[in-house]
Amino acid sequence: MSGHTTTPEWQAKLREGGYRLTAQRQLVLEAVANLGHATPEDICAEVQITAQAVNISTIYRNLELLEELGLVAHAHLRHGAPTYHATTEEPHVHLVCSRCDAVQPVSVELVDPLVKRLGSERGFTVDVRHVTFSGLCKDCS
Amino acid sequence: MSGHTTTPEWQAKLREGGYRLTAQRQLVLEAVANLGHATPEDICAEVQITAQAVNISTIYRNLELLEELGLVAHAHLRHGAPTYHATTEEPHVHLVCSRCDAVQPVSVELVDPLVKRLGSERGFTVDVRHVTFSGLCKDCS
DNA sequence: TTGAATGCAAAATGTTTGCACCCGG
DNA sequence: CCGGGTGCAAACATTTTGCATTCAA
Repeated sequence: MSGHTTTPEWQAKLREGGYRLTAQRQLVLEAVANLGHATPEDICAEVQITAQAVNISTIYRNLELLEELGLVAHAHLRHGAPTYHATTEEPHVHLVCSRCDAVQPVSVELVDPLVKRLGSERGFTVDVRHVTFSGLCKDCS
Repeated sequence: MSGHTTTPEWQAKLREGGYRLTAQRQLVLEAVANLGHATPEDICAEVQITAQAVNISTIYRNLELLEELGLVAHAHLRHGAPTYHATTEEPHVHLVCSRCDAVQPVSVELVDPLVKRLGSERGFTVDVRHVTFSGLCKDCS
């Protein structure tokens, strides 16, 4: 087997930053990718299926680091805990119904005109992944 | 002096809902109006200048009620506590710089096209007052 | 008078920190 | 081996709740 194995991007990014590769970091990243919109607590529970000893403080520390490295991103979908997702996902913004709590992703194209206007008229660069619109969904209006 | 005194709207709304007029409710409403983007704790401190005995749990309970009645609204400007403002203020959305924490209000007109599109294409009614865009401001880009 | 509203204390929820030990490089 | 990373416990920040008391209607 012509042994050409590509190093996963997350490993490269950690190394670049001078950070160590640990089992915990890999597990957090996998949990985020598998779960979709997950809170730190959700992620902790998922990780602990494989490694019960992992502490929630490690989850928080690593989510912060992985976000700094651009490997995960968070948004505030509901009151309380934020939710994390992998940046390998297609970038999208969220519509959250304040009555039924349904979450609906929307392609960034829909907000592109606005983002461009805020850029040109205000010099403001919107972090698109972080955007959440709350309101009433079709069924609840 | 033709004794025609208009009842303030907040009193009418409370009565309509079958709620009582209390000094605490009036003080919370005044604090929200005076302070602008204020956290529950900010509001509590302001109220306690006048009435030291008022408890923060009363602040929370009344903010929830006043929001239900449409007299105040909240948005999440930074991590942690939400900020409240009076609905008598001109509706606006917020741009928050994630580097320098500067907050910049933007007229709703700027987001109107998007709000309309989300309405027609997705049947989603955006709560405009709640919208916050985080990103980098002019100076921090 | 009477039950909605409040004050207080305690619990619940979400996040951060100090420190001793561990392990990746 | 050495210092970054982790587990653990405790502190911290924010919000909610149970219950006895108070007060608007």
